[in-house]
Amino acid sequence: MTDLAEPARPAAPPRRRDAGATRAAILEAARNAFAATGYDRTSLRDIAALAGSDVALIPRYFGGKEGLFTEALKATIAPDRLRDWDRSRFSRDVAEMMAGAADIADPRTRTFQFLLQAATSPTTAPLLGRAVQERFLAPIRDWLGDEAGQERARVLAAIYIGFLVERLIRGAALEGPERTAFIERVTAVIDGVIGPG
Amino acid sequence: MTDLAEPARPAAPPRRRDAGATRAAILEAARNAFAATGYDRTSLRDIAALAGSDVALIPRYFGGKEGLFTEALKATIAPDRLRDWDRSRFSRDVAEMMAGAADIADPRTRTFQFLLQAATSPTTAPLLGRAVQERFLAPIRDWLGDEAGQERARVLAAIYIGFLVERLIRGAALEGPERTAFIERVTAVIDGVIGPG
DNA sequence: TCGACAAGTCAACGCGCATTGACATGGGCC
DNA sequence: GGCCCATGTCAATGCGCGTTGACTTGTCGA
Repeated sequence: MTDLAEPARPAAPPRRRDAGATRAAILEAARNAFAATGYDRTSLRDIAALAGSDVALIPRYFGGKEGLFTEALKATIAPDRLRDWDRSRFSRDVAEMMAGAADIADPRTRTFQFLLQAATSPTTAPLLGRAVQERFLAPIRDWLGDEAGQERARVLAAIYIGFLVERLIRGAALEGPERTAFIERVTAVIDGVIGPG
Repeated sequence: MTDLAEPARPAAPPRRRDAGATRAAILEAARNAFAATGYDRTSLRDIAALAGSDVALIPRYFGGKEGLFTEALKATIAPDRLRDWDRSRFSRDVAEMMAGAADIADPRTRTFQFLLQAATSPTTAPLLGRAVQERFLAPIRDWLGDEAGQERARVLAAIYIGFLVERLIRGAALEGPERTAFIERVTAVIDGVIGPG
């Protein structure tokens, strides 16, 4: 992980003593680091270096590595902006995003990687499941309208996740006719779920 | 991981000296252990205990932990049995499987967890991507018939993966009307992709 | 101005890990 | 039967980790 740990940018003015700001910086660094390399491969020393802070503060402020991870997870699955999405363009926007390459710099990519990391660990998976139910499925269900209940939200979320994984594995962006056909089909699939059916 | 490491069943006859068999035992143990607890939480000591072997043999035979993981990954992404699937029942079979709970004892679940672990690591993701292309997308494409080319296989694979992840996170099986509606919708979604369209 | 307490620093500890090299031993070949 | 190399065993080493406790320093109120 040394590639991520930039050594406390020298030009930056030394932060005034502020426990709240330090806590926030550590939390932000933790979200990025956990998303990039997962729970086990991320050391507290990495996070502290990324936050320009000291290792010893993390057990003090968050009660340990697990506590930090839990808080980072809560902060990542924040109340979302589903209500802002334009329903008429939603499926095509998603399809075009999925046809591209996974952009590491995109915070949404980081968020997703973080969640996927959490999903693959048997210890964190149940916690993630509960968080997804509360902060992801429920909002989507409300956004769709509750005629068909929770089940459409579940299917939509699953499809969405699947395309994200596929994009992650694929690496490169799609090109030419395959890209066009892919976008058309993904749009149709999503419309089939969020549509009146 | 101590829960997995059964201490070299005492009744078993001591294996005759056979490098090939030992290697195979270690590889099999590694596949199970990596799938269950992931790369970082699995120690070579765990694997050796599971295989009834000695830790020191692993660096010798596989060049180290990473080499073992790579070989285990190769062995896991084996030629599949897509050709056996009955196309007329495929979508409903998949849908009903997805409505259930993820069974940890099922080797397919372990395999999938293993692959998902690999997807989140920047080093193993490209390897996984190539393997999926060769051993998953290509067979699906052939199975579907090649009129629509690679793109339908891609979409189908993504949807399939998505539902697997959703099942993994969900934990419990679906019940009652939500289960029925879920199965109906998943069947429809899959049919929409593998159908003539 | 100065004291007190919060905030930050630093060194050290114990632990588990992968890896190494020296050593023991079984079994096939002459 | 006896050598000898492949095979397996064992102890030791070095490293990175999370965590702890003692220490220093900044900042704010009196």
